[in-house]
Amino acid sequence: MGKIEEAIKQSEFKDNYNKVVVNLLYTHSYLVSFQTAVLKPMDLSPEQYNVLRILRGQQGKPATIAAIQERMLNNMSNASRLVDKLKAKELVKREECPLNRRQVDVVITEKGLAILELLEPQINAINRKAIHLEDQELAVLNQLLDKLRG
Amino acid sequence: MGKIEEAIKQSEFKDNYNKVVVNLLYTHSYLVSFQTAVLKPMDLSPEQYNVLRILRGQQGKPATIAAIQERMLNNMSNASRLVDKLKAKELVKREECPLNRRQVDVVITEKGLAILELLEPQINAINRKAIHLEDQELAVLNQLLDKLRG
DNA sequence: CTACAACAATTGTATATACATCAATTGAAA
DNA sequence: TTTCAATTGATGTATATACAATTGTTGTAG
Repeated sequence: MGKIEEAIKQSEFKDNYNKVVVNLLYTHSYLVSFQTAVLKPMDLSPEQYNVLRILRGQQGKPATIAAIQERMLNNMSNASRLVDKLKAKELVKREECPLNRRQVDVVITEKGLAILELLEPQINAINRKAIHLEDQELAVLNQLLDKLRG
Repeated sequence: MGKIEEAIKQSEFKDNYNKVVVNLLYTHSYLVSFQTAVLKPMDLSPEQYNVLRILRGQQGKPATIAAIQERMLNNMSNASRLVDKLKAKELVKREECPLNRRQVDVVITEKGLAILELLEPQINAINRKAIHLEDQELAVLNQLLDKLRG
């Protein structure tokens, strides 16, 4: 793999801004493909997995669609339809909120929690395998990404 | 924006591997939304823009679908249909390769080149605005991403 | 109370992704 | 030369993304 220039067979970049954008897009694709390899056998997409983790983070408290949307990594997406798919697999429950009938209460089920427990060690293992960085470098990378977004 | 924990309202991560994955996915989404803002008025998706830049990099030489695929940032995607869309907008030409009729020769048109010339300064400007890092930090970030992929 | 704006979610549409499968062409082995 | 595997691209299907538009509910101003 190595340098981004070799990876996408482009000899040079206009500037480091351009290069970092391309590098991030490429690395994103690289990581997602690893995650997908673990999730696909369980018939979950990375986005569905993300929603499950958000719901578990609620510790039993129900979340509205809007709350899920806000916490999603890709927050322009469509939480409503993702919850639909998860409900069809019985990994979440969706009920009309009694206090405000415009909202819905979404809660992760036992089956949803169980699937997370099963997947988590696999995801951790594949992350370690995919990411060739020391802990110190990970910390720096996290700092730079946080600063990048300002 | 700031730290990833605040951005996605998650208080802590299992480890730095996990955190860096989430941070990368989130930052990717952040950057793509800026790019899209520039490209959308020209009716181009980020992926179509990427294909146009690859074709320009050929310096007049035609590229096959497979060659485009290989250079794409998301190389599991479908170059065939992207080229379709670009051809419909007259930004590329697609012709059967005379030496090997299985292949197609794809070339960027004058109109395609013109649209790149128009977009490039806008993309550069938005990148600078979106990415809050100094040149030195950009270089470190590029190194870390290259090393991450191993 | 009624009308209407604001809100929350769903639905619709176009695009792209991730594969799997298919069709046509080529090239090499029997 | 004939056959068959490999190559190259196109096509099919399910999912997700990005938005716009719609539906139903709530709250509020007149």
